[in-house]
Amino acid sequence: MVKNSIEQKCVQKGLRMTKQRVVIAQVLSSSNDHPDAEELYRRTIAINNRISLATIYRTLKIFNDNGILEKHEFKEGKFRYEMVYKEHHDHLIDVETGKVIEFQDEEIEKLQEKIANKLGYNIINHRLEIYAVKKSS
Amino acid sequence: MVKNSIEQKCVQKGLRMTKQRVVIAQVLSSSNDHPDAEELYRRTIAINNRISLATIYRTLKIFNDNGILEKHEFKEGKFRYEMVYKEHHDHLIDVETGKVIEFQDEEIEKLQEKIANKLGYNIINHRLEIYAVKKSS
DNA sequence: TTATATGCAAAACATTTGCACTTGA
DNA sequence: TCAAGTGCAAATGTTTTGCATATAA
Repeated sequence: MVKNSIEQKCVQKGLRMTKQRVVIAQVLSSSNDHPDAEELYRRTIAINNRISLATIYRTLKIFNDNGILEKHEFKEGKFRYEMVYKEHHDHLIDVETGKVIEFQDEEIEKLQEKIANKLGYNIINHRLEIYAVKKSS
Repeated sequence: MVKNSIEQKCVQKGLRMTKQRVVIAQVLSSSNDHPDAEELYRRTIAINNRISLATIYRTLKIFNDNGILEKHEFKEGKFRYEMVYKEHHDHLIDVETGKVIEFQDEEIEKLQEKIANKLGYNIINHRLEIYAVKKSS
């Protein structure tokens, strides 16, 4: 049985691998989008219906605290989640469709370092979100 | 009686200037920080205690819809507000104290335009937040 | 065995809303 | 006058928590 990288990280961190966490890890691993807690709940109970929403929230918190996933808030009044297994990237949100596009830009990363530095700070993390509409062609 | 710029904007937009809105406008005008709804409520009732929290929320929504203020969410699970009377700027959040520092960087603005453009989008707005800790000197 | 994790239902928290009343223009 | 705004309290939507029970290591 091949463990996905979330399970590996949990073991590393000394977290107990319960049935529920295995399923939640599996769902997160196979999600390429940015689901919210409710959506993750739907996806997990489709695999194993003996998982509660409270466990989803508790697990997301633990995974977040352990650097296994990232918590986003795209101005919708709720949080959305994404695994931390990819390279760092930022988000462009299509305000018409809600679609989220990921992008990376080395130059922007460097500029931020420079700005924080000038202000006397060290960056912990950042978020850059561009809210935009598709160009009419 | 000199009207502050929020009142002027309300008149421009055809919004009714109620007693409550006058006070809320006054509070916003004299706030240089990024208060949340609860904090704005406290500040307004200190001036006039006949204002309800519901009115604060309704007024903030209207002011936001009319481009009078900006609504921020600094990963705290609630919104914070700021007047739109200054130049555009981004935020650096001191994760230890919650202090918010404003900054501007023309180069970053341009880079974002370039990125959105490359992805086939036109920017509506964006947010850039840097979460950081003060350098130990 | 036992510290940790879970399910359930209730609570918490920020925000919104229905409705009858009030008020600015 | 009367459309727009308000206060109040109840409702909403998301997330958290207390507690008794279950389980991974």
